[in-house]
Amino acid sequence: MSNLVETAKIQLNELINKAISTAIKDGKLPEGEIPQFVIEIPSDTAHGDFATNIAMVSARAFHLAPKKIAEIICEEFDLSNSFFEKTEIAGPGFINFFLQKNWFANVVSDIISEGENYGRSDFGKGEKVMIEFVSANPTGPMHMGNARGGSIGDCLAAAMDWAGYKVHKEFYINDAGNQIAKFGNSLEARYLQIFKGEDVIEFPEDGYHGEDIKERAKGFAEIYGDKYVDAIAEERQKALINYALPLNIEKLRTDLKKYRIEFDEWFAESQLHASGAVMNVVEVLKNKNLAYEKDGAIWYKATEFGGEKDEVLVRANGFPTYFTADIAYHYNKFVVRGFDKCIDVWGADHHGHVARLKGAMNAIGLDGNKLDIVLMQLVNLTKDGEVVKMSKRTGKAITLSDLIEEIPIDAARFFFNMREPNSTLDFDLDLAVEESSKNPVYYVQYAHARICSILKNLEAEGIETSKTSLNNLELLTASEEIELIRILSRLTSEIIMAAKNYDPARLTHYIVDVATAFHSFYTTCHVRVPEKELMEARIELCKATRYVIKNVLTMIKVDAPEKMTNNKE
RNA sequence: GCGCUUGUAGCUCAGUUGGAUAGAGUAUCUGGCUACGAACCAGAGGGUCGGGGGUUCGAAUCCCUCCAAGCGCACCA
Repeated sequence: MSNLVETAKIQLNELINKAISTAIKDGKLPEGEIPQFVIEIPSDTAHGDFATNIAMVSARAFHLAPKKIAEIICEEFDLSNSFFEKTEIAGPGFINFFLQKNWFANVVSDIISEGENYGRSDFGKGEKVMIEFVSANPTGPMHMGNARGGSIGDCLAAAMDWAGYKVHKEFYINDAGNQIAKFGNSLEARYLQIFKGEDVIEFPEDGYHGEDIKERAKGFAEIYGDKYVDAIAEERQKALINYALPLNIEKLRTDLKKYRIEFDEWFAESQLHASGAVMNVVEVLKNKNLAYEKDGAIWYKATEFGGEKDEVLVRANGFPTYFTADIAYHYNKFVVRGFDKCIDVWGADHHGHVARLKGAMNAIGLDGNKLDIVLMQLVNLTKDGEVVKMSKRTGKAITLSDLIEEIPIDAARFFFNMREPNSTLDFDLDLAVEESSKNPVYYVQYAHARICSILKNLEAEGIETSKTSLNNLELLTASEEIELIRILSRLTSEIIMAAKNYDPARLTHYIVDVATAFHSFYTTCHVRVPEKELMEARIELCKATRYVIKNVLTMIKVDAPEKMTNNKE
């Protein structure tokens, strides 16, 4: 697993520290702690391949002007046997470092040798991480928030997997509590309406009004007929739920699978109630004197753990709240199943719940800091520049299945992962179906297809592109070649950043950058050139680029085609 | 009212966690296919980083304040 960017930074860190200690020993710098400094990649390559601010941040400690410190440090550098060929002092006191050609050659040969594993690292050190996402309400179809959450959660899971975490993807099935009762009431009303008429049986105002409920009631009636019409309400509802819920969950599963998401586990809330885990939370809090009774309900002293007000654990009717079940669920994640870290992907409308849940985890003796919540803002679908609220076909809110019927799955997965989770997303339906340069999905896929096409053409001429030599890579010196390699070198770091910051949208940004650099290289540098050595070097660069594109697209589960099907005339 | 989040080019968004002259795409305009895919490339214009203070060598980034938008503040989830 190679990460030459990181290796170069480590090398620089050593060089700098060594140079300073030598300077101190020689009396050129006064004794003192070496302050925290950063090594970064300048935005403008004219400022070198790497730069450090050491001279600026240490000005105070050394009582010297930054430029003077930079001069002293630079005099002490020993660049032999390093990746670097020169340094310079610039601006207010930056020290800029310039890489040797062989570093770039090494990047390409490393990518070729790691192939479809290039980008993987052991950054996460095998830490057990659970990512819980989508967790759509099983009482109905999935909406755009679920679609976004699906893409973000799935891509984050891939990034963390590649970054060396042991990732477990989970869907939490909310198959208990109030919304299931409401589901039962709604099904019951639709079922009775079939036999008694819609004017006789009133539909509950707060029920689920969707067509899907009617369909389930109809399906139930086809099997059981009027058998439950005169049954007692509780039994009728139970039978309806037992029929409809598994079907709904199965529908979630198949819809998500179409969307290329498969979970390691589907965890049912009901099992936490059945096992007594939920009520156990109440007991634990009572024993810690953190729960009390009032108005027939049991309350948790949330104010003692940063809450603004106390929270109900068990309602006066004896049913525990969602909150209590959620505490039990996270206890299960950390203690029963032993995850080191848990990440929940939630809609931003649940943000008020974050501090509450973390506080409650602390209250029962867990560490709320080990739970990270990724909040994502809502999605605006737009068409012709207007926000689309409803589906034209159904007249209801657009569901995930509506969406993936209308636009390619590649586009859906890509678009939903283009923005940092915590910013609202405008999803342009016109753009998603457009097969043109404006559509970033095609732009990236086109780069991949182009590479495949070049290599195929060379093969047709009898050039075995799988057997070309890696010995000529230092011939890659054109600015477009260097720029492309520089970007390719970043992959491992990009994945680590995506994993560390819970920001998988970095991957889509990155891969667009790669495609841009490749197209630019392609236009300027012809691969099929008379000089055999140069041609071989460029073939290797193409292959390396292809791996990078392929690997990222594989992570985000977007197809990397060998040719674009041309739907234009 | 209190809390969380957001505010960067006409539009959609980046900005390497405090660095050098704030960048892409799109839209507008101008160039480039008788050699590997023009679904591409190159160039131009376009900015009070919401406003105002502060912190320091240095701020889109950190602090305060104001403005605007979204979302929360249930014995719903």
